[in-house]
Amino acid sequence: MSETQAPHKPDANLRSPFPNPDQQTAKKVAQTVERAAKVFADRNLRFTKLRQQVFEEIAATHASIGAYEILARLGEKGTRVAPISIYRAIDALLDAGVIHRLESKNAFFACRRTDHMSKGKRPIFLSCEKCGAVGEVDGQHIFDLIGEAAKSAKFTPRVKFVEVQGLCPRCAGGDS
Amino acid sequence: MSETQAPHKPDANLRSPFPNPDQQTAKKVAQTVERAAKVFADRNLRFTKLRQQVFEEIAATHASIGAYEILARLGEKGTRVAPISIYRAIDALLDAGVIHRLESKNAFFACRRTDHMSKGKRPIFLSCEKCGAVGEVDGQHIFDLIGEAAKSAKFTPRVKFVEVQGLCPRCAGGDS
DNA sequence: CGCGTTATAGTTATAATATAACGACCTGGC
DNA sequence: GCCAGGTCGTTATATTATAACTATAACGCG
Ligand SMILES: [Zn+2]
Ligand SMILES: [Zn+2]
Ligand SMILES: [Zn+2]
Ligand SMILES: [Zn+2]
Repeated sequence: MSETQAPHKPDANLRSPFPNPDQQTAKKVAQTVERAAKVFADRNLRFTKLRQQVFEEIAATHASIGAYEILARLGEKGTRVAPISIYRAIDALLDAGVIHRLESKNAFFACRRTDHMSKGKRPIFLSCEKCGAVGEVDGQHIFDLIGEAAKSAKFTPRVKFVEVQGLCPRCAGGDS
Repeated sequence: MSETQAPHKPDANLRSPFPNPDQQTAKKVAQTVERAAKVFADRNLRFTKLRQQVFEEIAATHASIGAYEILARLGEKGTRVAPISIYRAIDALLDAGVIHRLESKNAFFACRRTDHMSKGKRPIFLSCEKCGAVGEVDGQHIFDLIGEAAKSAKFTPRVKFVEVQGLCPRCAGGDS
């Protein structure tokens, strides 16, 4: 199933939005954390210990994760914080663009793309109903169309959501 | 059918998705309730008293409304029910397609179109951040595009959400 | 009609998600 | 030092949603 991959290090944005979870090693998470830290640094924001811990929990899975699930996992590791602290960290991570919120599930997931944090390539979210994995694919043309539809209704759009629930390639493949 | 009526009564689907609230009279609500009752009858479902009461509260505003707000308004009118009863009624109304759920606000609003309850003209939702009004405009081509984008990611879509937050014509126009 | 079956609703309790309010602390600049 | 702004702790509460069980209403059928 793999697209013809470059021999060494393919652009993260060109890889499948639903990579094999085997690739989800601790090393991968550490790399993702480093990218997030750089985003915070570039924007003169503080990537505090709590924010990093919360981000690590979110980035440790390809599935979306709820605030209280993050709370529980941090608790198991000895970091006991109040819900409000989790939400404050989540807000900072959302503002920085390193995580996204899945409105239809009240849950969060780590952004694994680099092409829509600065440029204008807005992604749509694909959420698997079976394994919870969330993928992002470019949807700029879709958002453009939505903007036109809104305009035709004399509506001034500010925030647009496109979320799809269904089955990811592995879960749809029958080989579970 | 029966669209061949008085020349001063345009098809509901052709009117603006954001009508003037002056039009939102009790009579209008009653008409909407009758349409909903017909949908239930046509599908051999029961439009029970509770479901009708809940629907009336939802239909009484062009804004989206939360389950507990419905609960409170019914309570003021002497109908005291438990939250679960509201949610059960909402589920039935959603299944029948006479209301929609706004995922990004955890709220509900009455469907005022007739062209996507039976046919394949799926709407996108436009939610005003100032007055709460929600409008629907056809977005079939948008959903088609979303389907293609999902397919290109080898994702099997089942449910698609498209929601836009912004300003409705009246709130954006400054003339309130 | 009486009966079984199913859908609906009542009742109680609780789960899950999210925010308000206030004070402590830390950090950088003056 | 002292202020200003941002972060976090602490406590309490608001908001949204469902579980589990009981009771009743509706309907088809013999
Ligand atoms: Zn992203
Ligand atoms: Zn899956
Ligand atoms: Zn509708
Ligand atoms: Zn408005």
